[in-house]
Amino acid sequence: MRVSREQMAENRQKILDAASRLFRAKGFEAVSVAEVMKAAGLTHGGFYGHFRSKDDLIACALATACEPPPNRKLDIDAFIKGYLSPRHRENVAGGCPLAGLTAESLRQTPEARAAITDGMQQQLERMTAALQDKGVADPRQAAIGNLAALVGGLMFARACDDPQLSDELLQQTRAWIEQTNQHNSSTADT
Amino acid sequence: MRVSREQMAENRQKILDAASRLFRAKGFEAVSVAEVMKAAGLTHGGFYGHFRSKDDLIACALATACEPPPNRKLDIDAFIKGYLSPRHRENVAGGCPLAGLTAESLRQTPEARAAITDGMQQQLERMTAALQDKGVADPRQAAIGNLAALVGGLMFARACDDPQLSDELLQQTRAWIEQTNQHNSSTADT
DNA sequence: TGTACATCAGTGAACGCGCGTTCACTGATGTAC
DNA sequence: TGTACATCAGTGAACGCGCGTTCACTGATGTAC
Repeated sequence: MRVSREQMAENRQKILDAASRLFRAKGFEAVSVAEVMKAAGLTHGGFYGHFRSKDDLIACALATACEPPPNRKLDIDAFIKGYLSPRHRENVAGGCPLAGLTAESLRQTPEARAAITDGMQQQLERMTAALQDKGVADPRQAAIGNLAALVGGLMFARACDDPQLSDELLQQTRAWIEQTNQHNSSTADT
Repeated sequence: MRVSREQMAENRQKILDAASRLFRAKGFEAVSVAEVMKAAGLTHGGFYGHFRSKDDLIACALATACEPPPNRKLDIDAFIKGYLSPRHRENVAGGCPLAGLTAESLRQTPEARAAITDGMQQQLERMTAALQDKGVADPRQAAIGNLAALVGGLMFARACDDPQLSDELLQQTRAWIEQTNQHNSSTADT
């Protein structure tokens, strides 16, 4: 049963959204094409009308997931606080794709690696601008350090099976990053 | 053909070592039991004489990989330098298991999560002691921050498909961590 | 605007394949005498 | 120490299953008149 052009475009987006969430929650390999299609409200046979292969879907879903939400300015302090929060730790499926999928992406197709690299670059640019506005010296270096620590800290807090240690990891990573940013800020040491 | 007890123990260790390397290189799901056994110089049928299941192997291999190499003191500066080096970036199979496997571990069995949590704790203790010796204030917090940034930075450098950006990520993450440790060190600001 | 037909998005059965796991068998090891 | 036999680590064929992918079919959509 053929559907309208708009409906087809909408279905494609549904597939991408479902894939993006499922991949973040379970990893690329643990999610089947049929599972994605079911989550999108379709049957598995229609998949190849939208994508060339599962690898193609992975690359497209990564690009979708890495799209910046709106284009408004980033508040770096609020971002850090939210990033290293229990809420973000619990919300794997809807959380930062860099935290959930970067490690797996390095074994994917060149297209997937290009998508994650692009997402990384965009995130770094946004953070660099935000840190520069805050008066942090060498904002590019600070953005790289901040992002590395954020992603590492969140990943550890998620993997950890001890809730107390997990909370400590979130809090201490956050405190350490914030303190470092203050040290490097021109208006802080007065 | 039965083998001696010592030979059997040796074979078990060979399986664990092969699994540890293959898992780090390709991830848990992309490695088959037969592949591990072949890498260990055995056939796949004998696997279940050593382990209850693939999940059991994953947990045991994680514990093996997380064992600290020797028990000598950690030189934090040399550790950071080596960790964020092109050599370590290239050596995924033989590199830090925390960097390669933490993200995937959160979807594994409770036993696997316990193993990675234990490896994390041990690494944090070693780094805390080393940072304390260096005179860093709040060494526990510094260890958590250092480890998060190290793992995040290495992961990004590995996933990145642009060699120039990858090098920058290694260098800037390293410079950022070292600078932070200096700021927090009692003997540095003179 | 209304009709007739070609197009094609989605359906669901079917495919080949590799996976984790099982099992009957083999033959060297370990033990009892 | 030497012999006879039970044990059991490792072998390789076989299993059931779920995966990615294909394909003949369906029926609503889009278009030509």
